[in-house]
Amino acid sequence: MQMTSSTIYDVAKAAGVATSTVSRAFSNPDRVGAVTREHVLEVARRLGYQPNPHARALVSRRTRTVAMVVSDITNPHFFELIRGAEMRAKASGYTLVLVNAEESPRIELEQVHRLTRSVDGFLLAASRQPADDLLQLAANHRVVVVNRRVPGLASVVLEHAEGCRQMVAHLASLGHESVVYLAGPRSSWMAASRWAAIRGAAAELGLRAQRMGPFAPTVASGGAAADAALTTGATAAIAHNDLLAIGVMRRLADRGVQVPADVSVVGFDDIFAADLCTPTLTTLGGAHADVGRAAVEILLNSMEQPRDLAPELVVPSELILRRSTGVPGRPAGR
Amino acid sequence: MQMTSSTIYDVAKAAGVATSTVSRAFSNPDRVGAVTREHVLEVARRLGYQPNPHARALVSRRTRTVAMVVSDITNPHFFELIRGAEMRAKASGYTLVLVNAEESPRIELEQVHRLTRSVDGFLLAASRQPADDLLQLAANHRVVVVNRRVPGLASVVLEHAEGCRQMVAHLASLGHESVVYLAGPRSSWMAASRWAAIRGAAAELGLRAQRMGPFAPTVASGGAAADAALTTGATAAIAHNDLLAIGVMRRLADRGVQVPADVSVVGFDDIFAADLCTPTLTTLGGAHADVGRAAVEILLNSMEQPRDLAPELVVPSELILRRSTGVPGRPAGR
DNA sequence: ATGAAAGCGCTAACAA
DNA sequence: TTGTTAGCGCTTTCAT
Repeated sequence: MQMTSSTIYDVAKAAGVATSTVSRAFSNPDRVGAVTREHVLEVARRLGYQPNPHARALVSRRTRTVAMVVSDITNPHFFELIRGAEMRAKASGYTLVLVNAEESPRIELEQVHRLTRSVDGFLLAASRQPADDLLQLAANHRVVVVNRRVPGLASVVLEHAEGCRQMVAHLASLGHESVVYLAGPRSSWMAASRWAAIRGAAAELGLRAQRMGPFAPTVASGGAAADAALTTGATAAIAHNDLLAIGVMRRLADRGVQVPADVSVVGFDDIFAADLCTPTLTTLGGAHADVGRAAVEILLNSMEQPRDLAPELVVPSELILRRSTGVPGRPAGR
Repeated sequence: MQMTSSTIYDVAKAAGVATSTVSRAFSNPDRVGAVTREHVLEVARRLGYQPNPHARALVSRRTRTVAMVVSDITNPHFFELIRGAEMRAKASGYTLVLVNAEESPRIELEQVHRLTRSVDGFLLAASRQPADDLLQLAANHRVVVVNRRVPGLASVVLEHAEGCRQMVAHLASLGHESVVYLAGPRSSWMAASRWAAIRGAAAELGLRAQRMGPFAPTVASGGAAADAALTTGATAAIAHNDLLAIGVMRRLADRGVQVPADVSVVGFDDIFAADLCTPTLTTLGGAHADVGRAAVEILLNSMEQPRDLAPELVVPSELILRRSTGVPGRPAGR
């Protein structure tokens, strides 16, 4: 193992070829005679040569790095997303840079600017940016938005319109007549989109639907959300995500309200904890890792491809029925 | 907003100065006259100039990027660690690259090699590498190991020896006379270290201690772990982490074994779910985010500093008593 | 198929 | 304080 790393020059000299040949052997193997190539690679191995990615990026303008910007790294839901993205990136020899936007559109923008020259593209997960800003951003950067749809931009979302419909239908079939949506952050596209779907489904099925909030998508804000929900008289609460739903259930328990006998509670994401809390949480889940994977894939493709197609991928979701939903007014079965 | 980004040359020309002056204005501001500096920066802003990090890294040999390699990104415990590290890095204008080693020492090593030239240093979290390999690695790379101690290497660990002692003492005070440690992966330093501490404390306090395993630190392997624990006749099981503990409790419930009346269960990490499962889990927690933060800080310091000090930081832990531990043979109180 | 040579955008001596 | 200039390690024409 060398102290100081060798360069293309060292390899070229040791192999008795030109530097360009060494370069080709690594980045354009079929432009080099088979024997020369093997020889060069062998020498390179012996010398412990590793291409310098910065030198490479400087001239080729490709960094083999992608950045994933998440709205809030604190939310366990992003875990799977990040995991899927990391694995897919690694599989193609790409590196994943992780950025936490801390729920701030400003930080989000700042970081994108900061990283512009260092990465080949961006995955913007649950971006809090206005659509126009995103479009402008995408004019200068390679971008895939995740869990958000912006016409004209490549995107991957976990299906949720149909999911919301099923959710409401599930509640309706249990006998609920009034539901309340405990909304997520004002700037969350998901929150708006879900509310539209819930309201639509409720109208169709003859339920009353109200919206309260916005609430931060955290356990802590579940207290306020629960109290708000109770004032509406609704027998079912659909929380913006599982964290909020768990917080709501906590507060309801504290206030002596039974779930699901008095109030049914539903969440989104199917985080790990959804299957552990008491009662276990009915929620809209799906393969979040696939979302991350697909997003990276689209980004990588967009770098090779003709360009300018903006695929909008929808990964299927599934409504997972657990113990937090039930017939209103009836104590939980068994 | 320019289509193509401007360089130091554009700025230099537009500002009527030499390129080196522009360079200094950005990377060494106090080596430039105040008025020139302001002028240059103003022009740069107008031109939308952004320093190219690769060009910069190529000559300066600093990338302002650090990599965090985690043994298994699937484990929610790493979440906090990653979060702390990301925030600390960002605060210093550094970028955090995330790498999942998938529990494989080989992948761990491969990735470190792959990233050598792209990052200024590595955070190796719960490394599965043998100590010798780590030392060798550290000879050629700037490394901080996290949640592992290797003499001679900078490290940050969440305190757990004293934590294990308190854990055993807690169990002893409840009347337990025999405990079993459900060990984590064979290559986990933590697993070895915890067993040593548990065994020591048990001996001191006159308890019988056994070890079973190794088990993968996942919910899924909790089944086998629970069955193994039952064969020992111990009244208390200390699982390698919360995931395993939760899996154990599930299996015990399935087998009709009461927790904590029949068997007490303890975990490590205090993941979010530990406070949600039934019964809630007694566990050794602590500020994992601080661990991540500190690790980055040590890494960054080691880049400026005289060098060759290898601080070993210990972040305090706390034993969090919940409902999964109790007096053996007695149904849970209230 | 291979080599020579010109940069990519920046920093860091060294001069002035 | 500022300018000149030689690279950093690599890719990529353009020749051969």
